[in-house]
Amino acid sequence: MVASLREHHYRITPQRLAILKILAESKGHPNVEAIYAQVKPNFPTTSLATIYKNVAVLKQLNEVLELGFSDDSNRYDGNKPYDHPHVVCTVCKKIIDPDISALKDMTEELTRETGFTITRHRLDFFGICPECQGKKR
Amino acid sequence: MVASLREHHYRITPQRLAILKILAESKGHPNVEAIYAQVKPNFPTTSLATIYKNVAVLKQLNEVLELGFSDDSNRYDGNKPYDHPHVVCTVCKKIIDPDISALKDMTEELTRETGFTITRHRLDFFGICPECQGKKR
DNA sequence: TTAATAAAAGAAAATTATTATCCAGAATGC
DNA sequence: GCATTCTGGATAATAATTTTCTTTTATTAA
Repeated sequence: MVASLREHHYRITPQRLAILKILAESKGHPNVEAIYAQVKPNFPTTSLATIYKNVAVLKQLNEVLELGFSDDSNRYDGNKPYDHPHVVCTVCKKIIDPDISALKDMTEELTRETGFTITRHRLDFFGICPECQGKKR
Repeated sequence: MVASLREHHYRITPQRLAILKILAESKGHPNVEAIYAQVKPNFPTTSLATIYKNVAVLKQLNEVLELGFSDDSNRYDGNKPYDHPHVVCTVCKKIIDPDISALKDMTEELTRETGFTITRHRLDFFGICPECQGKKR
């Protein structure tokens, strides 16, 4: 990520480094608030706008994947910054990355059928994770 | 839709009927603004809030499918009010319904692998439709 | 090492889709 | 037809995100 930033003449600021590190290391698909909460202890003057702006930069460089949800805040993935399926727990909001193939085949089939030039996709499954199933009953 | 409304003791008002009709007949996945624009000529005093409230009712009764986009307004489908894939043109915002199977298999596989109880899914492909490809070049 | 400059941080205001509030008017059941 | 309760309509509120503007700071060249 640092290399990509340098290459595109973005400055390496301490705040930027901190945000980048959180995104690169976290497995939990954090949202902006969660990143903010982790940056705050080390950089108390940081504002939410800074997080938003930096996440936007990384997204534009294809270093993070943005998962937008219309009824909730966006989540970010710095580990696999490319389109891939997700499984979302509607109770605890946990998001995991399942293994699924067969997606490439679908895209090719679609191109043939619809004439669209397909550039991206989004596949989310929603349900209740094992932990939350246990709590309820 | 009318039957479902009656059954759940919702009143059949003229505005509700108009909204319902637009949703049932349209193939274009309209958003609230588009529905509003179509209702307005017949009911000039209608407010956007009315559209929102009625669409929410129909959604809750599973009579329309809501397609939320984090960077745009929600779109609604009254023809196939159940989860199914979509292909979205990122230029003209057109949305079409492609034929895809293999989704059921995926869900079953996921349940086995992750322990999640999968209740819903969302599969969107993004790209450029044939018409918009033509215009650009 | 320092000076110049261009970008980033930070604070606050703005934006936008959607939801909530509140009251007047209308649909339904008796 | 009448009372009750729901709905429509106008407006205010909400919340995530973006924008604006000023100050601070990272970078580059001398």
